[in-house]
Amino acid sequence: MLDIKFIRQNPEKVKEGIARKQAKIDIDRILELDEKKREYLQKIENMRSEQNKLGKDDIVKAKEIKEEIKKLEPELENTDKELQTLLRKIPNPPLNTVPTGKDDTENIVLREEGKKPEFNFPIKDYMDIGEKLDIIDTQRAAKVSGTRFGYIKGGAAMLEFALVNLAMETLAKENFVPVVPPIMLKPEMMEGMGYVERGAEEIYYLEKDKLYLVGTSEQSIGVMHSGEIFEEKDLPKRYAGFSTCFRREAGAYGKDTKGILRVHQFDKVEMFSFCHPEKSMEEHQLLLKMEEKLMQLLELPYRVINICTGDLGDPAAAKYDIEAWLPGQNQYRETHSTSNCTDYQARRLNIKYRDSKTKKPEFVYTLNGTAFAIGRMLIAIIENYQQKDGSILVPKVLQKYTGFKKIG
RNA sequence: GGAGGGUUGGCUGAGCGGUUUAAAGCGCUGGUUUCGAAAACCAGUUUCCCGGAAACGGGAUCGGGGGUUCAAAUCCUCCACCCUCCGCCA
Repeated sequence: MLDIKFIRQNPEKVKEGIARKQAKIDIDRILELDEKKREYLQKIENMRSEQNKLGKDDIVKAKEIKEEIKKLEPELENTDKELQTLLRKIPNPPLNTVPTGKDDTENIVLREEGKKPEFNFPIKDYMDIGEKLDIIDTQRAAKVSGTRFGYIKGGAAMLEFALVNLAMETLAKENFVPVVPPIMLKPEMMEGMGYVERGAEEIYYLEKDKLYLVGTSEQSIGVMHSGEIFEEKDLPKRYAGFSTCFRREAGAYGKDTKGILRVHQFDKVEMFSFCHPEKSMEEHQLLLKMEEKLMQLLELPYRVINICTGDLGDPAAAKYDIEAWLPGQNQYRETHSTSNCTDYQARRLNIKYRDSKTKKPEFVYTLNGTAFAIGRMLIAIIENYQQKDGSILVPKVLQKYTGFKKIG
């Protein structure tokens, strides 16, 4: 959500921002509603003031005022309701650093890092290797749960735990607090994160219990401090969340149907930061740096993408993706993503900090980034570390966690 | 799943229809005092919205929504959460 005062004072800027994001919201209508709302509010408050002053001295007059207020209140309510609905639909305008573009074809590759491995034998796809080693089983998963599920077994399961350990250990050095959050959220919390307005189709909802399943722990960590006020000295507040993530993949029929690249359920370690507004650019770079560091520790080749305006989600004002090189598919595929959501989520969730100078509560900025999306990391490791004999080497940095150096 | 009891400001805790201002204590901030500090004393201290350059003025806010009333923290109602006991359970 945007600040109505900001919209009032900078209508052209807002219009330009949401146009860059390919969104169509009637800002003039919002301004009109805002003015109407304040008019009603002023009237009602004046009347109420008068009523309060009367007290029990003139009960007849007080009763008259009460009736008048009762007539005006629905007008105010309806105006405000329409205003709030429209306000919540406005996406977060992009920062200046974000390239303008209509969709993902106009994202910018910032750089390529790491050395692509060379193979002196015919390379295989991760599913060929995984099935032969019996560490990924999507057939039986389909039998018991349907398409887009998988059993991660044996060496692959051990790799998962190793990756989680590596991520937690690395992030702890930068003061990320490890957290295992709830994976079911109340509707108002999910809405606060800004993913329901346009992404409801993507999210699982438990009708009977009125709970959403999280698509990422970003959602349950972001809402953790809702309604709270941080002390400025406690910022940035960083978390490293581990959770299972659930996605309906409703709009992805026929896309990546094979294997475990795009599944309904996977585990992920996610970074989340509540930070001071002036420090958000720095913080975003830190999250990106941590993502790159983790990829470098695993010695995996990757490239960094600056996501263009048309490909940003509603809450994000800037976003970088990391795509890992997958030799088995001869292409880069997304494994990480980090977003600066500025005060968009904080305003919806009412998360503030107390400014040390003014002593007034101000909204924090929220940022998130992937540490490891386990499934996709397994894919990247299997394909990059495959050997001629069909086995997989365990990346050096993970060996102390797995206790073995090779799968198969 | 069943039966009871709760939810008040940063914290403890009173108030259970009406002195427009939510008691008191603790904490916190500022001041007086002091060579400095502690103590003491004085003042301030929820959050949000509207108007205003500001000072300030107005409104809302006692878990949340709705209702009764001229007037609600207080009465009614629905919901959420917490606690205790019973049942089930990793």
